[in-house]
Formats: sequence, structure tokens, C-alpha cells
Amino acid sequence: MSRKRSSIDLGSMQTEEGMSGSGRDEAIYRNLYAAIVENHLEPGTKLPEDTLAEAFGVSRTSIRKVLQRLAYERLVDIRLNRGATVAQPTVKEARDIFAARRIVECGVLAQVVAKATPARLDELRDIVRREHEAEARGDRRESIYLSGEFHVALARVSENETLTEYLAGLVSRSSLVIATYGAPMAGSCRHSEHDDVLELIAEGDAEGARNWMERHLKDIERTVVLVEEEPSVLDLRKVLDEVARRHRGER
Amino acid sequence: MSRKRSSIDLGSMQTEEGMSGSGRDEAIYRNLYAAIVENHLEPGTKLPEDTLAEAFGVSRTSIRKVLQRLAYERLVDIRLNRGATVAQPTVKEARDIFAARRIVECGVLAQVVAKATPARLDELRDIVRREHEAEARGDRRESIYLSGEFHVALARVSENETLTEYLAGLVSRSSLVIATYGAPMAGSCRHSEHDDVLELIAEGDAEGARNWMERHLKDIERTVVLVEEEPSVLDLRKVLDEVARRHRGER
DNA sequence: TTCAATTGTTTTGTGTACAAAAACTGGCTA
DNA sequence: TAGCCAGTTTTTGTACACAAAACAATTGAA
Repeated sequence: MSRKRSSIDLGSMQTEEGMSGSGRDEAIYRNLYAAIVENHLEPGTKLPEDTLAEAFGVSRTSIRKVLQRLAYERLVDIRLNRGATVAQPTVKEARDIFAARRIVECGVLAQVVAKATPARLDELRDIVRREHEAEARGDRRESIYLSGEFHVALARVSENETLTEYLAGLVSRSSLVIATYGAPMAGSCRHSEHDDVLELIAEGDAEGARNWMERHLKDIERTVVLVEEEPSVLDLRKVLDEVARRHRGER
Repeated sequence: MSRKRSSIDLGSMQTEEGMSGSGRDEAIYRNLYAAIVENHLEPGTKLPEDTLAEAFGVSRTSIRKVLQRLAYERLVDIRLNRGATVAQPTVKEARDIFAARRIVECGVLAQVVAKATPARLDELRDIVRREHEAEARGDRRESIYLSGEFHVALARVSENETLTEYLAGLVSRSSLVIATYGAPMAGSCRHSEHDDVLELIAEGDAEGARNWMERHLKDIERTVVLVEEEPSVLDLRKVLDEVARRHRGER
């Protein structure tokens, strides 16, 4: 009854022919990355090497490499002899992530304002436009994705590759935080306030932009990790649910 | 005549017995990391898997994992079918790294001042003391190491693990920058000015500490990456060499 | 003599095999 | 019925083998 399923289609990708070389690894990485960041895989989900290897039609060797990379990015958790799972950020981690975002995103704004050109601003406005569209059509996933994309794209204007990459990592981890602690409506910055900061940047108001960003990120954090004293409550609830599930399912 | 040398002693490490599990990988990682960051391996040095595997007495599989990790940290460069080399940061990268350090290290200072306790300050003072000792005895390597250690230890006071780890990465990359562009005397912050910032922190002067750090990091950058207009000259030379090489090799 | 091409060697990429560890199952006992 | 232990199965860790790519060296021709 267990028929063998064929491999996942990795999409054509503008790579050379049979997707030789490490283009395959990259494609697998992107797939898993997207699956995790877009919350198709719940935090805590086990990621067995064999399953993934068969799913993508490669050997475990390639899968291991991809998992190692995701582990380094803190999107998956690898424990010795226990394999990989989708990471579950702790509350402390969540706080650290948002604190880091405040420092980095506010910190780069001076350079962002300095290097903002009309063309760059238009690209950013385009993201905001698509955000509005996604929101209007109720596409929450796309909305969250574009919201993160905006923050990264903004940082990219500073032309500091190192910092931009680091921020991209923080943003992707933020969606894991949303997945584990977030309220159902969280994640998309409400009403896509992103227009406002673009105006401030266009006017060259670095100070104003910094203040706006500080407030904006605090808003998001408040919406997402709504725990103040409650983390214990939420954790307890989660544990109880888990126990109930096991109790139901395992005998 | 090529006698087989025995494996590198990885030190006992407080791991369990035969160093089974992934304790070995960690030990190998630490060794390579230290070798690179302490400039025992010049930037650009090739790191063949076979050689390393034999040197550490493990198979290539383990070595590959370690190299992948170092590549992710930008300490080594892996090119397809071409293997790993010790990374050679570009001038652009060097600038980005120091810009990132300014933002991160100045950014965390508010929290550092807020969370500084006498005990923490004493630990930092101890590092500075050892810095002075190393400097007095002319131990340049130790001096550079402790200088970096100070910056990381300072950030650690903020208790933001994510940011501290990122900064640790930036600091280790800084020593690669020093190795490739630095003047012979560069790297150790001259006269170990680190005492000064500890005083400001002890007094709770966050603003002063931030200004000090801004100046301090700009000083280091100026000392290290001494190129102002010269990068174009250097780049031109590089480009010409590259063109010449292609011209020779490709037809 | 210099450049180019071909052959041989080294080095990397990737799949597979086997050993060790963890997870699971079933049966046993209190 | 709940808890626990032993044997089995699954899953991970590591070494190894083979194919493919890059590199080096040698030879031939202009």
C-alpha cells in the first residue's frame, strides 16, 4: 500500500542542464528554507534525513549539508544522534532577536538615507504596493513574506552586505518566532505602515526614520511575543496539549 | 622517503573518553579556527581535504563538515570543484565589517551600561590587564587575541547572545582583514586604550561610552585598512594580472 | 623558444555501506 | 492497568569508493 512517490520538483532554476554541481544543494536549501520560513513546517517538526533524501531524490550526503547550513542559521536544531528538527526559539531568543533587529535596522538607517536614490525608493515602494495588494486579497502568507522582505530590502540600500545578510537571518528567525508565539493576526505589520518611513527617508530625515523604526519594531515585538509574565502559562498550555496529544495518539 | 606522520594531538578536551560523537569535529574546528584567526595560516592558503583529513586522523567527511562551517563564517572560501582556501576579504568587505562593528558595538552599549555589575567589570578589567602584560612582553599575537576578546566580552555583558555571536564573527574576520591589509604593528589597539571605556561604563555614561567606541573603532579601521585612494591602484594591478592570466590561459 | 594540446595525476563531489546510537514494540511483572 | 525491561527496527555518524572536474606535466608544432 506504500507506493513509492517520485521526487519533489525543484523547479528549473536558471542553472546549467542536469542541475549538476551544487546547484541542486542550493535548490534543496531554498525549498526547505521557504518551507520553514513560510511556516509550512511547524516548529519542532522532525526532519529525518532519509525522508528528505528520498523526497528530493538525492542521497543523505546532500541533505546533511543543507541541514547543517540551516542549523547554522538557527532555523533548524541538530542534536547529537537525534537528528534535525525545525527550530523552536525560546522566549529569550525571541527577545534577543528583536533587540538585535532594533540595533541593526536603526543603525543602518543613516547610511540608508545617505544612499537612497529615487530608483531605490521606487523598488521599496513597489514592495509596499505588493504588500497592500496581498493584504487586500487576504493573503496572509504573502503579506508576512513581503513585510520581512521590505525590512531586508531597506537595509540593502545601505550597501553593507554583511549587515544585510545578518538582518536577513534575523528576519527569517522572526517568522519562526511568529510561528511559535505569535497571535493569529501577527506578523504582518498592521496596515502596512511601511509607507511612512519611505517618506521620511525621501525627505532625508534620518533622525525621524530612526525614531519611526524604533517604534515600529517595538510594535511588532509587542504584537508577536505577547508574553510578559505569561510565557510560563503559554508553555504550560503547550506542554499540556502535547501530553494530551500523546495520550490520545499513542495507545 | 615520505614517512607517514601521526595525527595532530587535539588536546584532551573535557569530553568523554575516546572523543566519540561530534566532540572530534568540534576539536578540529577549534584548531582550524585558531590557526586561521591567529594568522598561522596566511589568507589564500589552500586547505586540501586529504591533507587535513590525514593530519587530524579522520576521514574527509568530518573535514568537509568543518570546512563548510568555516565557510559559512566567511573564514574560508569554498569554490565549486576547487576546494577551500583561507579567506581573503576584499577592501569592500573590510569596510563593511568595520561599519557593522561600529553599529553593533555602539548599539549594544546602552544595554551593556545597564547590565554592568562590579563582577562583570572586574572580568573585563582582567582582560585589559592581561592585554597590558602581553603588550609589555612583546607578545603581539596574544595582544591581538586579547584585544578582540575584550570587544566580544564587552558585548556579552548585554546578554544578547545573538548579537554577541555575530560580533564574535565580525571580530574574527577582522583579524583576517589585519592579516591581508594590516600594517605590521596594527591590530592591537595601541596602548590598550580599553581602560578608558570601562571607566565610562562604570560611571554609567552610556553616551560617552558610545562616543568613545565610535572613535576607537574608526581608529582601528584607519590603522588597519590603510587604503584611501590606493585601492584602485591595488585593484587595477589585480585586474591587469587577471586579464593577463586569462589571455595566456584561454586561447 | 614559446604556445598549445593531450595525457596523467591530484582533488573534489556524491553515493553507498556499515557501525553505533536512539526510538519503538511487545511482553512481563507488580 | 501502569510501569518497566529486552529485542527489534529505525535513524544517525563516519568511513570508503568511484566518477568527474581541475590541475600539472610532457610533448609537439609554429
